[in-house]
Amino acid sequence: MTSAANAVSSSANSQTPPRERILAAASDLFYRHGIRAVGVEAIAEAAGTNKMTLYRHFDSKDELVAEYLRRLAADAGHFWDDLAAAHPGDPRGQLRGWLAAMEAHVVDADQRGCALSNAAVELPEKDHPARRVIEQFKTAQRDRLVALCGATGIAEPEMLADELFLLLEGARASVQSVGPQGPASRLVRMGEALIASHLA
Amino acid sequence: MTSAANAVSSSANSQTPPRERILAAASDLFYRHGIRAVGVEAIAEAAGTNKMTLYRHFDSKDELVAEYLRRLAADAGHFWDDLAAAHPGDPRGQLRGWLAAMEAHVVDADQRGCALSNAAVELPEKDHPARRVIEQFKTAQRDRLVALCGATGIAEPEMLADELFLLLEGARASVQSVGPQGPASRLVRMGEALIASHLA
DNA sequence: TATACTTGTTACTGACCGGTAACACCCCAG
DNA sequence: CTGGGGTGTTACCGGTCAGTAACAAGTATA
Repeated sequence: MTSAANAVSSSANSQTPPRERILAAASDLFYRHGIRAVGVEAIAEAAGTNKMTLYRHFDSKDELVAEYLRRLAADAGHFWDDLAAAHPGDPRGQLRGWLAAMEAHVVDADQRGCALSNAAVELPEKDHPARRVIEQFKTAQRDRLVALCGATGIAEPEMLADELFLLLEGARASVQSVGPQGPASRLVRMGEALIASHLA
Repeated sequence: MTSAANAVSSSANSQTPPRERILAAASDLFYRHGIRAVGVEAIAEAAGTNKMTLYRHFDSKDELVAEYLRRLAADAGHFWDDLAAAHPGDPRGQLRGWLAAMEAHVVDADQRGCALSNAAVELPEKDHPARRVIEQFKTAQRDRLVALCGATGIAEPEMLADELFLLLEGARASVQSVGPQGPASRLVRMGEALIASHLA
């Protein structure tokens, strides 16, 4: 079995349009190996297509990277919607649900931290199209946390939100050096303690 | 003025032995632009020497990267020594001094997070010589924090240490996306609140 | 002065990178 | 049947990458 055939069978050459297959392949490869470590040729092959088709759908590799991150940001947005729907009118329930979901996600075996944060490390150039996406995403995440903490009625919502924000950012970073059994696995306990101390 | 001449004047072609100049140039370039974004030729030029001399001192680029990180780890070790010397027999003073120093360092304008963590993002290959350095360093940092928290006599030293550890990791990561004015700038306040809640 | 070690210089290898040109093909709409 | 849009294929471009060979030149020690 050739590697191309392997890619086709695993990554679906089915009825999915090429653009989606390319984005799916890029997401997987970028996240696992890093953005700079993955060439467009490898992405096209994993998507069961070729470089020409890739460049018919994306102006450049940098634009493909930006779109890859935009999709992840959109997914995160949907997660917040689901969270609100799961705990309607219950901000504390939403906050605790968020914490639990974050710990479960971060500790997952094949997680390598936050793709957006990792991209920020790999792409320090100020004018890279990915940077806007990263900065807007992280700012939006913090804003949502602030709003949620505010809705719980505690005294210093921004303080708690920033503590939780940094805790999560740290957990995601730390799994790449001390592993998922480290401090990241205590995210819920830490967050609950933090919330409790702000309620008191 | 050629770029080589510029490199010589800025990065010192003086009496410093080539190996040290290469490491200094590599540290600067790796940190600012990322490891994969910097070629050995550029490092040699910035060090005021050439590729051959670089390869006479380092077996490969990967080994140069590992040594770059080893130096930073050693620097951090010295910082802990200095901290103990500045607050002899005063673990709480050491802890608060550590916090203040970390915030000042993280918020610095030309900081781009922790070089070791960034390297972990850029080099996910399990057998890369840098990975051992990264994992040992981060584990050692956490151990030191646990020991320090333990010396303060609080009830749950590991819990506090892990909270502070994640807070710092998060602060370092966050400056690359939301900037140094973001949550990272409240590191001391957050840490002090955390310590206070553990003392109570 | 002779020897040994370190450094500089130039040129090179083979591989890979992002990106493009040209052309054949297929399939669906008219 | 015809035409056009999306796709596949191959080959190519210029550039950069990590790493090496061969040789000249410097410097310190004996």
